Amino acid sequence: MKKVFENERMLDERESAVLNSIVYEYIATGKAVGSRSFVQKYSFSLSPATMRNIMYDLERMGYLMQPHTSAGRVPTDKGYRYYVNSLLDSYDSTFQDLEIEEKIFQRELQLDKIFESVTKMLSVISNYAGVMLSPNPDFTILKLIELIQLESNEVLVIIVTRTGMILTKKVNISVRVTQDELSEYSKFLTRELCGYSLNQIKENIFKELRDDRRTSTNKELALDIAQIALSETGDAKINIDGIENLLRLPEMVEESRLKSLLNIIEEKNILKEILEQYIETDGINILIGEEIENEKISGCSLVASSYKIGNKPVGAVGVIGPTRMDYEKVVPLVDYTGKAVTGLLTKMSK
Amino acid sequence: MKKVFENERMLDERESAVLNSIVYEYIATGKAVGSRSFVQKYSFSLSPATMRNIMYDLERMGYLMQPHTSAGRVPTDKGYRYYVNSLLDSYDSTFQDLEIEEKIFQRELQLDKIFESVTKMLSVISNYAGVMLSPNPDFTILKLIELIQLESNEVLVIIVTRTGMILTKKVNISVRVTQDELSEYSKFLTRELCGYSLNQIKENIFKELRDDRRTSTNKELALDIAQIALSETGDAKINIDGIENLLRLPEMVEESRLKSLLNIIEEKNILKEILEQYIETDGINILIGEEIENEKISGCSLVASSYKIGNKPVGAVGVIGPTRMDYEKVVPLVDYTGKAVTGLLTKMSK
DNA sequence: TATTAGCACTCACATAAAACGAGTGCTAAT
DNA sequence: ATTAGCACTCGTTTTATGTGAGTGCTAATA
Repeated sequence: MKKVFENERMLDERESAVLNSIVYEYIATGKAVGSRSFVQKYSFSLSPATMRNIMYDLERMGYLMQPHTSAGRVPTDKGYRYYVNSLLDSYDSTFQDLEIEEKIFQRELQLDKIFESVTKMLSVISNYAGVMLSPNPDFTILKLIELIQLESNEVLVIIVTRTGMILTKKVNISVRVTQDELSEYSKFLTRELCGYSLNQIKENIFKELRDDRRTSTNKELALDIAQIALSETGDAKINIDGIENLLRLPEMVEESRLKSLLNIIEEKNILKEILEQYIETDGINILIGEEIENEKISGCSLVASSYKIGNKPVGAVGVIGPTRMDYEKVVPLVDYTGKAVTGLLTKMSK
Repeated sequence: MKKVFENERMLDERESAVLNSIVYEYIATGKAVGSRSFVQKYSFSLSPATMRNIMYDLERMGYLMQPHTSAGRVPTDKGYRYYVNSLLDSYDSTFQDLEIEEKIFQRELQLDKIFESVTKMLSVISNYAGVMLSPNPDFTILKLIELIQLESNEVLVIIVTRTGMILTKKVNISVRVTQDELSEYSKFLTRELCGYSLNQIKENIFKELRDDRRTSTNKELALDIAQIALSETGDAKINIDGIENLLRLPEMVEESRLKSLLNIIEEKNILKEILEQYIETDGINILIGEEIENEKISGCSLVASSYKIGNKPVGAVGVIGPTRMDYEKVVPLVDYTGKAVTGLLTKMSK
């Protein structure tokens, strides 16, 4: 069925221009693009007939499709992909005047507040849904650990990271300890663990400390408590805002698309896993339609960017919208937001 | 226009039975109830014509309405209200075998996890949307307060309440203090403030302590820090789960209804305010359609119940659904959940 | 050889007319 | 007070019909 040789041909300049314009037009109007009106609107000095020939070629190569015979053309995922690639090629990531800086930088010191306001901002500006994957606590650096006695056999462990994350965890112990002892432990633990990422601590530092001759036996309990507290440091969290925007879109009213949305709301984990894959990838990542390899989500695109603390990528921000998304507007937004968050978090963890 | 005298008449037994059955039928089918098929289905020994007369009366009294001339009847808010009242009259709140106890009581010790699992449970079981209003921290009782030095001029204040809530707050101070001093302060504050609700502390205890001659001046700083930390203890939080369920409902696909939903997602505060009104009211509260006095929400009903810690009502749980909700199923669910949460929280704050 | 005019054909969509059917209100008989 | 009977209403479904923006193909043109 598929004509592979046609599939793989390079587009000549005219075809490329036509394809990009068609995608652009379709994104703008949402209506299948027909030859006559299109030629006119975009002032191609071509007849509709020639345009039809070009369209026909583009269709055979898999960039366009017809919703039904004798309708105009609509981009396929491959078509969008071509358009987006062209866009990214010519994309200049020096920012002019997006003027969202102050919004983000309103000195939100509470980390979870930052997540909320960033996702909100992404959704409001893009008019689609904003998402943000919080840093996995495991990759943040411990600043301070403190043990507080709640009951004679229950200890509250408080872990503060350089980023300003505050993790709390109740730990049950079998022996009795006094608050004074716990304070000692706190100092000991903070001294030894400070400066390492939670991950490093779990992987290496605990062992090293236990092996170390200098560690007195009664510090073993301190290590036990810390180890338990760190054992299940919560996962990265995902935040979504603005699904309302997606519900408002005409193309989403359709049955199957609506289901995609429900799935996104319902199982945030799906999205989380997808985003997690792109933490390590630098720059802008775009997934179009079926490129999101999850049967439950269709007809959607994701524009995402990772953000870092210092040089270490730790999380991601993004926008979810219909495949027919205004990439031209969303790409710089996500790119900028990623960098802004990087800056903010890096500053915070100094 | 309105015939007040008719409006206020009591329903006789037959009318009452008919009305309740019509509402029941409409809840079950979602289709306007017509005389002929209705008489047949519910084996009234009456002719359709008589039924029409009864319906006509019920309509004039405001319990029913016709979507259009020559369609069957549909309950008005007043009709639902009558039905729900009948239901509540005969409602026996001793629980048989709802078998959700173990789900709730899986010894979730983290309070926020409890909120999530309770709302999830409400939505899954009811097939509508579950909501839960967390206790306002102000009404929970302080168990312990601890100050930890983050920077030379930054203190992390940790407040643990009897319910197991853990509040953290960073406070900037102008003078330098050592961790040892802070530990002293922590003991002092815990000793003095423990056992009072955050509200009481803010309203009275601070003043009393400051007035108290025995309070040495260097404890003033401790009080200052605590006061700042307590000044903006976060509000009660609201949790919603299962809006997907509402989107699935056929009647919600309609334009205006969809907007209501968007409003609920978008502005959780609206819902929060509504729920807050019902914290103090004991037992089951039901708001039907326009009884939810907010222009932005229409076509929805809310079934809510407060929950307590000990004897003090502190929060609320509930279910949001269409006015055409299966009240018969939802009322016991919400009632039970409220009581279960009460039990759980009361136990936890021992 | 690439482009274009011309033309028959397709098909979603809009509009109108007709048939359907579940429902009503009213009146007169039981 | 109840009911049978009947004309009438009106949303829904079905069928028919026209419209228009679009197509593919062919043959003429530059």
